[in-house]
Amino acid sequence: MRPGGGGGSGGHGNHEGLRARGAPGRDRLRPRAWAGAAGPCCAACRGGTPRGSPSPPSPRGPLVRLLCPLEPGFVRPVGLRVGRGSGAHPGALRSSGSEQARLKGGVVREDTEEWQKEPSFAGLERVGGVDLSYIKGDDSRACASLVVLSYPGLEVLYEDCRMVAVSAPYVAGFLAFREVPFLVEAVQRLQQEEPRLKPQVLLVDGNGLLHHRGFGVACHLGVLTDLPCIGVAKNLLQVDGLARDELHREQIRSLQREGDTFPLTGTSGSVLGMALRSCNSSKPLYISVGHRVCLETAVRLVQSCCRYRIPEPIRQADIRSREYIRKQMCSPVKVPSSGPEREEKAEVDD
DNA sequence: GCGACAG
DNA sequence: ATCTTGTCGC
Ligand SMILES: [Mg+2]
Repeated sequence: MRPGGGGGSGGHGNHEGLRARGAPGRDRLRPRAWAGAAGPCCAACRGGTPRGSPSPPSPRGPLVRLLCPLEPGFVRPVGLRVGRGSGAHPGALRSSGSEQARLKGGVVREDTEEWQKEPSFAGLERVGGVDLSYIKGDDSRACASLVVLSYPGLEVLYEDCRMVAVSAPYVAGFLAFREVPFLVEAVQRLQQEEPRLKPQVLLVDGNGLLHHRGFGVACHLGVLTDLPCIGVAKNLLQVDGLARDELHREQIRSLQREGDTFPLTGTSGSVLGMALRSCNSSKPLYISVGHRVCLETAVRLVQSCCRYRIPEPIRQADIRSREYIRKQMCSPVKVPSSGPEREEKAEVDD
């Protein structure tokens, strides 16, 4: 049992209501579950107090650690389901948002590589793609995948699929806290095992600057690895006035030919990303800067990586991670045996 | 009750 | 993200 509602559609509602805004009439969007609670529920909810700090010990210390899915080391209690719009605490999200704001300073929005200036990307030989696939009834396990494709041939040169223990729930605006740790690990493994195959740019399944705080998973991964990164989203994240409204649908209809684009301009007037008609799909991609690639280069590169709607590096990472899970579920359960076996069951009877 | 909902 | 077969269309 969890404070703030029994899972499902209750929970904390729209977590992006946490953003600091003075707009009148927005206050009712603020999550209420903990707003009037007697006190903070955990370190994160105290506003990011470092763990182990000499703050007065909470009588609920050990327990509340279990209740903060965005806390490092969080382990979801068995059977606790986290669905849309639930699963994280305002305080945990607040500190995660602070971390995004802090790391955002490291983002480079311009081209930094020579090949990026070339008309046909001469000098570009390897493009990476990353993705995670999940198991339906399992909130803790996922398969993280990193692939590297040749360019311009788009043949798979490298594949790394690995089962991982997911610890953070999915909350829109905080995707990186769920996925990025495993993507960084995959990049580090590649660096270690096959340094020659390290990609010159990484296509990331999700947004970059097109984000509530201008720091989506593509920026996050880019800053943590210092690899050039591009955000590629399949759906529009409605931020800064952008909406999936009739105007937007009309703009989509205006994309007549493959390669056509229109800018995604926020209320501030800045271009946060670009909608791109890839191949012959009527459903566009949403491209944004991750790190060390300008938006124009990002769009051009994604377009040149598309055999189908989804650019091939991401598509291969997606296909292969899902296939990895499928195969694993069909294969017999293996338990690494170590030393003499002991009774595992019926211990409670002793 | 309504809005938002990257993956 | 995932649950899911066939079906209609190019
Ligand atoms: Mg994905």
